[in-house]
Amino acid sequence: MIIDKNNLKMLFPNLEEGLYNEILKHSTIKEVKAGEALLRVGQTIRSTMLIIDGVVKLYREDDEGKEFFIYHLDAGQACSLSMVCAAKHETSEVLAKALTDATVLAIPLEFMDQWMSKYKSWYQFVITSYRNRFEELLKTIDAIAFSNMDERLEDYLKKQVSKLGTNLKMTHQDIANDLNSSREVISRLLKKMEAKNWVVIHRNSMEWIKK
Amino acid sequence: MIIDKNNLKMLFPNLEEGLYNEILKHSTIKEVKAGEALLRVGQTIRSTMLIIDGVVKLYREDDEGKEFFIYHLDAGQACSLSMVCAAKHETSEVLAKALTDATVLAIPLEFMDQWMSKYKSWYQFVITSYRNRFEELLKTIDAIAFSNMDERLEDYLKKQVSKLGTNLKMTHQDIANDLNSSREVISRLLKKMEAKNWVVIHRNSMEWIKK
DNA sequence: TATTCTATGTGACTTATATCACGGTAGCTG
DNA sequence: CAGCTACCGTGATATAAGTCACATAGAATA
Repeated sequence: MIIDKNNLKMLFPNLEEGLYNEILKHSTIKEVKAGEALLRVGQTIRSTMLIIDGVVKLYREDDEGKEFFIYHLDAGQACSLSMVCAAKHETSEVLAKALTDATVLAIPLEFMDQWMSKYKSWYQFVITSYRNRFEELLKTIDAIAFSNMDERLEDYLKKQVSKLGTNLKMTHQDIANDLNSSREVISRLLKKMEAKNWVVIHRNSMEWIKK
Repeated sequence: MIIDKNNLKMLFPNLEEGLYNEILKHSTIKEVKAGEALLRVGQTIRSTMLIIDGVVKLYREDDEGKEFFIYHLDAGQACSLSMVCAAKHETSEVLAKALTDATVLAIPLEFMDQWMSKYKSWYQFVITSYRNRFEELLKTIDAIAFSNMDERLEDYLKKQVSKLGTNLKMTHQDIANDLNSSREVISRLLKKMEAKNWVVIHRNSMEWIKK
């Protein structure tokens, strides 16, 4: 995939002219296949990542390696966690996996500092980015603190639909993993949703009907 | 409470000289009694808040007004959420309550922008602050996603102890509210902890013994 | 086509937590 | 000190979710 200034402007509007040039000049392009990891827990962060194309899923891991889904990142967004580590070269607290094939711009961390004082628009972008991720995290907390599994499943499916369309190619086990639940529970809840005509279940996939 | 440059330096080390002066010049001091709210959900944020003295608790609220504890803020920390709203005058997503009597510096939001480009140390402070709050949120998610109530209670009590000392003046109902559980559950779990000599239970208070 | 693998469906059971009901008691207030 | 209120303890029961066991059915492959 080739990225030019126009692409960038579409995806990240409102940045300064000079900044677009710098981004193009100093970043490298990374292509990731669906399902591959972009960033693992414990990995040292060396660059800030901007999503150019595709959808990325962020996960939190427990001691035994169970993966708990926290939120999606779309094209035009940044991995906030990769932004704070400037100068410190800290390690990742989360796992990022490509949901679809994805293209990512990697910007070496040293530019974070520079640009932050040089380009007001960059500072705005970073701060806004943070704010949005923070809100996502709060919503995630709401879901697990205040909602039952049926509501969480509905939310989850709606989010997936908004990223991938109404035809969801995933198994019940996949869903159970993301929600830190078990296959049987998800199967049963899906059956109930099917009875209410929210969804049609196939093998390895399902279609979301409810609007 | 009177705040001078030395206080500030102790609490917020590594800022530039000029910045301490500006903070003193432009901020106003707010004193809050234990239990009072500093910031409510939906309230418009007009200033960034730095905690000078005391401990503040942050909560997330659900539709029915149930309050779910997310993390503590100590002296020397900032309310990150109040930092991102520069220019936008957005509203609060959380409830902040004083746990102890507390003193807070309120800095009008317009300085956020200015200082960010003018003082590198301010930018560092804000970003670090964000990073830390982000991590706290992730830990909160871990707790509710991966732990049972007994572990969560233990964590919670340990945190309270680290803020207030081993003599905890709170009722079982208070704890249940913070953890979005119920009094009976907390009472029973505390009994078990008492049997293990982790804690001594009194009326309206308890002492944490386990180190 | 026969075989194997993986995904799904479902009943039975277990476990953690919440809720209900009630009784006891400490500490305050008149 | 009498009485009240808020706090605490505890059994019984309800509910949501997780686990186990096993059946069945597409899909994939030999």
